Amino acid sequence: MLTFLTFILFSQAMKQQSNRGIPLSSSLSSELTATLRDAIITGEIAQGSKLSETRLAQELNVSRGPLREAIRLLEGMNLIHHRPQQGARVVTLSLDFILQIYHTREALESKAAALAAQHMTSQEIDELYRVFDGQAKQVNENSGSFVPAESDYAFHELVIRGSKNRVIEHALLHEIYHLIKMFRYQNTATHTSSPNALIEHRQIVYAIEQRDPELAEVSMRRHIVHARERINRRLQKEAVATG
Amino acid sequence: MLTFLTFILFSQAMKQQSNRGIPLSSSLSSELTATLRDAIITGEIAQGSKLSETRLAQELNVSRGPLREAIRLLEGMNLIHHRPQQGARVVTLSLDFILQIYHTREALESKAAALAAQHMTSQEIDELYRVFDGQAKQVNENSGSFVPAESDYAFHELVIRGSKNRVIEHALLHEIYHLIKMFRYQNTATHTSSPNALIEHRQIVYAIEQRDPELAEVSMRRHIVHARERINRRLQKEAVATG
DNA sequence: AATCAAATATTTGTTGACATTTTTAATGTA
DNA sequence: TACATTAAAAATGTCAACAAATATTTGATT
Repeated sequence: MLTFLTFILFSQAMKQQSNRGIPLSSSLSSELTATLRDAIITGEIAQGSKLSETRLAQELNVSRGPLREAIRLLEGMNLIHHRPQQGARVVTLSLDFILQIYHTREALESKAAALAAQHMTSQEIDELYRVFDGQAKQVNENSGSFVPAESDYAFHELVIRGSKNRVIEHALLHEIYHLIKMFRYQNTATHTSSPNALIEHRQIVYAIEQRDPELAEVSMRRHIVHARERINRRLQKEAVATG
Repeated sequence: MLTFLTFILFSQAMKQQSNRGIPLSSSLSSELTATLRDAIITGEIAQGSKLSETRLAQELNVSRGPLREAIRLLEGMNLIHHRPQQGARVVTLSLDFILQIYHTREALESKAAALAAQHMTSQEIDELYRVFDGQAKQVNENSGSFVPAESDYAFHELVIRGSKNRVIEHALLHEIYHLIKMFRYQNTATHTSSPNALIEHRQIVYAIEQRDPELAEVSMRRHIVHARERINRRLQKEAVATG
């Protein structure tokens, strides 16, 4: 609850700022959406817990109108489920659900990589190289050889945006990645990347740089399939250890 | 505007019914979502037009609260775009956008077919066969050899649901297919299916029945790629004829 | 003590009013 | 006539109160 307060305070600070004459860049409901989204991703609002409108509105110092709109938007992001007359609940990330998410990601992002190989500008490819080089450097410095989460997201986001397909972009960044971040954030077992991630990233960059859609597609597919298999192994082991 | 009234009246009728003691199966905002969704798909609310909250609320005899919630939900369905302080507009289906939609569909639905080959029950496969047989019969009776739109959607929906992957299901049925229906409904050039659609459907059914994920995937991919190429040809021809 | 019914409390759904911003119209000037 | 400024109108954003449904508690009865 302590950390949740930081979100509240942050949200309030934003509100203050926008009231001080600076033009309102986003509405209250989109601020609420971002606040709740992050609170859900970090687990401050627990999986499966109910989002009480009255309580939340009180805690966040807003009326229920914008809050309800934010809940509808979060519904579209797959972060919450909502049933008429029964309220909204945060989704529960079962192993089965996570595997479904990774299957979807595999389909969409391998296609995104193929399109990126066709449509990325050379400047964008340079940028992708920079991010990759940063990852290589970080891996060499730390003996751990893990790609940091933030840098990993930046890499994948560049490829996704490089597809220049805003439908795929929307589906991945707006509906899949929030769930993936939520999962990785809340599961210590998946905090770090696979040791092979760097090599796989190199293959993806290479394929895109070569303007080879087929190679980019299979490289990305393999990368995501490996991630899925790794999660499956880890969580089944975890389930055995726990149960 | 006349047909739009039918939607309004229908919506009102539903409201009446739910007020007469029968338990409310869905909230007003979800009714509004369905009403507006259909009005957008049929083009009664034109592409690119603005959804004025005050005007719509008046016409539909509801307050703006639920209407705004419906708009947020439609936003998640890719049917409208919304900008703070500027209101909501219906999306515009440019050729480029349609091609992006079909690329996304290709990625998702080919994967769905692969999963369907693994996860559909034999009862569900029987059902798929029945729908396919119906299509074959209709094609034989009419010399036109076109698969009717409704039957076509039923076929694809069975495969999608057969994947048992609710993330893919949600992405396709909740965000892609509304746009495809909207496009096909509003473009006379794409009202009818390809003459090859029946043969391609047969290959898909066969692959699923054989429990062959790879074959199901490539069959579905080819089916959708053909559809995309056909649209591209037709609309580019149309653009030349119009311009 | 357990179970059912009724009453209470809480929660979600909906509405209408108010505040602020954007758009439109009008007016005046170059 | 064209353009800029300003005033009016309309639209979006937000809030607080009301209505209806769900959940909870209380109390009576077996």
